[in-house]
Amino acid sequence: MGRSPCCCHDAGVKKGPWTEEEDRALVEHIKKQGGHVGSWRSLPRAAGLNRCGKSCRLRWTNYLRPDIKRGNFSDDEERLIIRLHAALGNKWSTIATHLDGRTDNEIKNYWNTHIKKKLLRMGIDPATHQRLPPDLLVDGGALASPLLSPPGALQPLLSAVASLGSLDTTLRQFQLLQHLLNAINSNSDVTAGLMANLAATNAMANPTSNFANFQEQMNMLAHANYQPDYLRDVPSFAGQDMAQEQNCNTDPVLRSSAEPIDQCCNVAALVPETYPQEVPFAVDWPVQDFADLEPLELPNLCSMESDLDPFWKDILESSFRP
DNA sequence: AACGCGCCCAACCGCACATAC
DNA sequence: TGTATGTGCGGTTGGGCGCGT
Repeated sequence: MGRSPCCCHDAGVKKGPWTEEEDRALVEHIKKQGGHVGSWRSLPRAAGLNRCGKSCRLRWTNYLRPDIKRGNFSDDEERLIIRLHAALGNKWSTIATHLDGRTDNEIKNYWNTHIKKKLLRMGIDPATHQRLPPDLLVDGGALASPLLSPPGALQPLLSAVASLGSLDTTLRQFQLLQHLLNAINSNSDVTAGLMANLAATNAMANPTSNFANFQEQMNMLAHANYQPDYLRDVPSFAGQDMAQEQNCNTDPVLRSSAEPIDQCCNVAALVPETYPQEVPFAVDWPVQDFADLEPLELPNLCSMESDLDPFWKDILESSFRP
């Protein structure tokens, strides 16, 4: 089934930004048809427009349609987009069906220009919604923005901390962490992404935290690629739920239903505010008494998040809740 | 005031799928 | 059943704009 030639390639067909006159002609024509377009290919001639039908359709669906909501995205919309994206991936048109008045193009643009950057700054890979591993944060790879790249001096320390699970003495683990945190203190350009990966250690400074809690925090560091809390019960398109997603896409019954995605991935359930906090931890730590150790002076990492708005602060904080 | 730079978003491109014949 | 046509969709582009120097 080959691709059909498009009228957009015809010589003389106008491209580029739409003028007010063109907008008016398109809207008037569709109004005359009672809101029914019929054939987009034949529309330009009927409406007196020197435009490709495809261009008219795009202009109408993304800009001129009367039910389009303009303006900034709300926190709720942002939150919903993130969760839907975690479940569906780049299915912008499907995501758009769950946000009243928002177009797929608008959501896609908003994702690429705002949300993606915020997630990266938080140390979360926007493509997979998994925490970025330290080596990706460090080596300046494709996923690591300049903001996420700590100074070179930190690289061996980050690697060492990432492998804490294999070390055999708790004291060495503490020492490594202390070196790392000291290094962070001496480098003002260490960024939010790094902060995100290290914020778990902040819990150790809390006098009320017990050893089990510390053990969990250390495991978080050793398994930096764990899933953020805000996605804990979101079926992931990138992980083990891929099979479910594929079943959804290939199941003719689900595909033809009015709300196939809701039925398959339970998107409606993505909205609730609270999520299960169960996190499996794989590493067994030796139980020791820490009374003899010098107290650590830990930076108050949370204070560095004070610039975040409440929604993002909530996501960041919940990501490290054991 | 002029210039350069980076960001944002409307619009375009081209592939895939659906449908008609 | 095969082909032509129409539409949907995700990725990409580039012009406009704001901001810093």
